Amino acid sequence: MIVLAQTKNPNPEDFPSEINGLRMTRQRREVLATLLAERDHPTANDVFLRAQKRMPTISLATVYNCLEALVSHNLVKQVNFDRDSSRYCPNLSDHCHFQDESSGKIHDIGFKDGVNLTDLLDLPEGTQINHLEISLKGTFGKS
Amino acid sequence: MIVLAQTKNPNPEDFPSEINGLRMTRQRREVLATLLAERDHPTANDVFLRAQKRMPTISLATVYNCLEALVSHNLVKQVNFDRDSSRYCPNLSDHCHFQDESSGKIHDIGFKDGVNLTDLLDLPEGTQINHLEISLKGTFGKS
DNA sequence: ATCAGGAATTAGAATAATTCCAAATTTTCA
DNA sequence: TGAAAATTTGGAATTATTCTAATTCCTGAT
Ligand SMILES: [Mn+2]
Ligand SMILES: [Mn+2]
Ligand SMILES: [Zn+2]
Ligand SMILES: [Zn+2]
Repeated sequence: MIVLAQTKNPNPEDFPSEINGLRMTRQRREVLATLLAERDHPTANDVFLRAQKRMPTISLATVYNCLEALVSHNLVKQVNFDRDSSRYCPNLSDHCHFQDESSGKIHDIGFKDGVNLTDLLDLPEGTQINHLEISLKGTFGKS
Repeated sequence: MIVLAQTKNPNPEDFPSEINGLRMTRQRREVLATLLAERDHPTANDVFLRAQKRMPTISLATVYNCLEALVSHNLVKQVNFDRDSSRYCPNLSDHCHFQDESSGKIHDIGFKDGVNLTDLLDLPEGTQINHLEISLKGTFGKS
């Protein structure tokens, strides 16, 4: 998990054989490497097309299987905007997503430090948050 | 818009003939009244089944059309949790959604006063937010 | 009231992302 | 080395939503 986010274009073969309790098969490595290589929040089909270049025999069903395995073992985040196809993000730091409506591009947005969301929400005592997703759309500033 | 959120079970016929620039047809009134009557964030199909009781000829396509019209004229909010079917919410105040994983119920969550989300996010200068959705899942506290 | 044009509704077909299935392949490890 | 388990695969199935084209309804002149 640490080793992964480190380098920009990691070689799939360099991944350990198990991460977060998930056996890293050849296909799972390839899918993960694809996500780490270009962090533009691709859809499952985008991942399939990219992974196919290095592994021509991989199937779309397998890409879906791998993504689901990676997400459920917290190696990748699933990103949703309304009812569009899910997108996938290997950035494991706490962040949310902003889609620029003119370019369509999705940006990772971090939180200003010192604040945590639950301070803002009017949640009853004893509420436990297991999952949280914040999606924004609009016009992205410079940078 | 003001008149709507007021009463709990408004009579569809009492809605003005146009709200927020949207002509209120018989079906649109019925769909809106259905949402106002039971604020449990029903799916389009739920709305269809409920509306059918008072208007047996309404079609599912029309329910989808009406919901889309109401949402785009800001009379109703569309609520998404991951890839589940969209749900619909007539609460126009600023809030987000929490799904209790044991009951499946969705709760409206307001913000503590004095805070606005954009203070927390690391957004570049000049960013304009047009749409924002916050969805949480977990175990809801008492009440 | 009548009529024409536009808007909305409707039933059913089409779409498309995702999931399911059952067979083939690969991996594990006793 | 040889099951048994896990994974991959291609194709079929699912299903929420959108599309289409025909019908019905409204509206606002005349
Ligand atoms: Mn939304
Ligand atoms: Mn999510
Ligand atoms: Zn991200
Ligand atoms: Zn709500």
